Amino acid sequence: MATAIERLGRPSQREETRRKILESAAQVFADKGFYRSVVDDIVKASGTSKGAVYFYFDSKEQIFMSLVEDYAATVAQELQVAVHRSRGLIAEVEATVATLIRNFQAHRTLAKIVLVDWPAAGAEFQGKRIALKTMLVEVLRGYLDRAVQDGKIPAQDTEMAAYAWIGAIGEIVARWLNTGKPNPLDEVLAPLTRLLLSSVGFVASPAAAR
Amino acid sequence: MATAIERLGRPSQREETRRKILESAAQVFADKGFYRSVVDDIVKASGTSKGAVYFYFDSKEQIFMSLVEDYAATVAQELQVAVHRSRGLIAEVEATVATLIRNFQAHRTLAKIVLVDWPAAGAEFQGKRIALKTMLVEVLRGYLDRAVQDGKIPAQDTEMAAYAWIGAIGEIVARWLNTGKPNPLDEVLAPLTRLLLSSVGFVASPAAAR
DNA sequence: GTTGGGAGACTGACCAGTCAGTCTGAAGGG
DNA sequence: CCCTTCAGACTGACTGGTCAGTCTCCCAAC
Repeated sequence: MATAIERLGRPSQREETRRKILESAAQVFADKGFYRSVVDDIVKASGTSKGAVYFYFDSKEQIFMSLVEDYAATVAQELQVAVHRSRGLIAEVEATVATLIRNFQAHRTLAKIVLVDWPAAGAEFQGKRIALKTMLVEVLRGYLDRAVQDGKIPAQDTEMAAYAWIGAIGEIVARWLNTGKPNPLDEVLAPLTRLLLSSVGFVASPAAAR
Repeated sequence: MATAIERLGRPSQREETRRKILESAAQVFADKGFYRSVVDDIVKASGTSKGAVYFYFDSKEQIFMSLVEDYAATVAQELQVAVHRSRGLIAEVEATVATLIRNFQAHRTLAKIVLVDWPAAGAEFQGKRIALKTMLVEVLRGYLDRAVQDGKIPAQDTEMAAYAWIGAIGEIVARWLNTGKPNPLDEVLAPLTRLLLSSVGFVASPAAAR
């Protein structure tokens, strides 16, 4: 019985070290960017060793990709849930913006890595990032195309609008990363959602407001 | 006479080499990003030598900053001209967006460097970039504040709107950098301007349309 | 001769990754 | 129970390739 529990303890020790390395790497990468970060910084921050780092990860690149891929998967999943729970353009857009903003707010280091460092990393890093953005464009575009069909907004280049929306959200988060304002970040939810909806010609009617 | 011409040739020879280095550096940095670019790549691309590069520039950082600062100064100047020539929210926003979009279109490598690589470069590179963005925020915000006062758009957080606009423009350009679409980039001028104006609640009246 | 522009070999700090060795816990045998 | 063996988690000194910057030399013009 006690022996069985101790056996279970061993894998979690392993997971603990790996987790420590990843968390430390997130801090180091967010602080210095990928290329200016050295593995020895991660070693120091994690309180482990060079060998331990390379026991769990094949390379510095793999550490980085583990971080961003995990985060991208989390965001994608939460977005999926948000989409399923929302009906109508307002609710859908609110849910999407809220998911993104709250995620960034909760993970400041990852927000920095994903928004600033990831795009500037080499071409071999870009596949997953482009996939995440493409997924987001498709989600937003889906909302907009349906709203056009329902006559809720005028016909337009919904793809361009989706990209513009993503850019707007990203820049608001980048401002927060640089200045700490607004505090908390999710104060921008209502005005930003309003601005995005307005940008595509959506007019909130009195009936819709209720 | 011939000797005098040759004398004049010497300074331009010097400018020619420096120009070649800068142009080559722009290509290399845009292709690989700052940190993955090596000075020897710039040497090869410019057809000069290591010695020549360090004759004109103190460091790799200085090459980079020369590029981005020159570009920022150009953009700032063109924006100033555009501002002076425009009256009224529509014209002002059109002029600003057109200046930015056309500048990026004309300098694809610099667009990549400025939008993607510069933000991810180290903290010591960020002063001028933040200044350029701040200047742009002030310009846009100025338009919006005036439009609020004139009752043309509803009262709102004009600073947030300005950042959202900058993000939207940036993402549209980033899409173009990644996909080549739209071709040419300035096809987005009219729809993007419309989207931005709409986002702040500006409704083009029939009288304003004339 | 002097000066300026430039070439390219060289230097030494840096750093991703390697690997011989250590430590710890578990299992098995006496 | 104690001892031995083994596997796996981990350590940290080391390696060698990289690369920003330096330095010496060359050449041409005056």
